[in-house]
Amino acid sequence: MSGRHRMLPMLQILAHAGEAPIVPPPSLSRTLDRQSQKDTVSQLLPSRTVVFLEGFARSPCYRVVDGCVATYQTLSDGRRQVIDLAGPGRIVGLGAGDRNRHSAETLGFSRLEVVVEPLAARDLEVALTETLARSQALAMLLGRKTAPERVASAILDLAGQFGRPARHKRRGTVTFHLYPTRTDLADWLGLTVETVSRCFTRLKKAGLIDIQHNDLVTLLEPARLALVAAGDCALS
Amino acid sequence: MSGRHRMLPMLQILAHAGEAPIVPPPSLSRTLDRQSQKDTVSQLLPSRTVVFLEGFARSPCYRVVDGCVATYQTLSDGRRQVIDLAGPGRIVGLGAGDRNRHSAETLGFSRLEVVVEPLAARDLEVALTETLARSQALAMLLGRKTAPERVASAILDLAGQFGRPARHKRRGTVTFHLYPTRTDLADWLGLTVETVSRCFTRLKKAGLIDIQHNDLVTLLEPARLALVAAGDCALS
DNA sequence: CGACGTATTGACTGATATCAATGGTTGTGG
DNA sequence: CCACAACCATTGATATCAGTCAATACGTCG
Repeated sequence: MSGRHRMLPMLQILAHAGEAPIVPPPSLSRTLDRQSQKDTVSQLLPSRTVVFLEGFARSPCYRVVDGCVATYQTLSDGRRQVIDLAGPGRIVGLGAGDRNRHSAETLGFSRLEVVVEPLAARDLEVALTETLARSQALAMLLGRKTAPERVASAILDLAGQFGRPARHKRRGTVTFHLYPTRTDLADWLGLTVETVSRCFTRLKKAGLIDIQHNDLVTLLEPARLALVAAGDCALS
Repeated sequence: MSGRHRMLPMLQILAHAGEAPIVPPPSLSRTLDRQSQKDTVSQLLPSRTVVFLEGFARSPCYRVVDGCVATYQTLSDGRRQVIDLAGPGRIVGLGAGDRNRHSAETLGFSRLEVVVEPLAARDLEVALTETLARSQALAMLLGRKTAPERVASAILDLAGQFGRPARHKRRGTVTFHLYPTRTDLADWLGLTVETVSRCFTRLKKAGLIDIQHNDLVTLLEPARLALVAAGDCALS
């Protein structure tokens, strides 16, 4: 449950020192430049751009126009938990308080737009509610599902967010671009890279999915995949 | 990850059949009577009273005045995940949609009051935000913390919600009534009853807590307990 | 007192983590 | 264009934490 973790960027270590400044973090390369946000409606950001960091002065909310953003928290020893993966239409950065409660970074070339503060109360409630429901579903997954169930659930979730109904070959099949790496998935699902990889292999061998070039996933049997995800059908 | 589970009440099975009626569930003994809600400002309910059930027609929100309410989701095979334990002042039942997204039941004699619909937008946002933050903290706990870390985190959470600063003997000690059973705790923390019990024993032997009569917990060393909860200090 | 529900403890098992080796892809610079 | 490095993914061997099974103890209520 502890051990091998990715190295923390300096900023993150600061955030955990309990003395994080209430000023925006220095504008690193790869860190979103706050000035230019005001000028443009939306920005195209490269992969692995840090949008905001846990513990720093509260950032505005962002709407994902295109691409994918991961939000996550980290423990002081580097253990990371991805809280959500957000695709087009989703809003990240919701929450009160004067500090960000989690970090956010892009997982691929992504277009984000700053959400202007006076967001309609109703819209805010809807966005908060959706985020809450997803967070609770994640808790169910993390607390009570097996590794294959978690991976199947993740694939279905991502298919819903990123999938095109492009069933060019078979009816009912869906294909989507897999933004998260195996490490991202592992940190989202409470597993290790190796376990995620093994589950993918099993799902492929069972004929439920297919993967091309490591980042293009095709759902071959969505219905059976849903059964696995819900724990109603064991895998192989 | 699967196996021994508590028996599901019939109602819950219905909720999972995908054909749950959009009418309120029949008023069983132990199920909160909706009629009387309108008449009284708050109701005193016995332990294990079901406040509302996942999958059924959307219930109003309730404010916990006194006692403790658990919200939870269940998988079709009976695996249960407690999403939150709510003490005095907290609101349960938040969320949109026409069905309840989770069930709720009292864990001890509890006083609840129905939250009148036109809740101030600001209050609603605050309550939603707090619930969201707790849910995300739970995800971090479930995905990345070890069993002793989870139990320590839970004790600190409950101390915050139910603790009185009644340090009659030592300075800094806090005592609180433990509403959840070991099973409830296990379902909240993604563990088994046995593991929760073993962690309690270890925390007691380490001198971090004391337990009287199975349901009265005293924090002997809150600071060290917080270190364990954060993963900054291994246990024994 | 006896019965039931709950908690504790011990012995053993098993799913997932850890460690380790290999292979594939991408990007960079000679 | 190729060689190399860096990163990511896969696969196998082994270790470990938490789960399972089982027995006992505790507490409350009839």
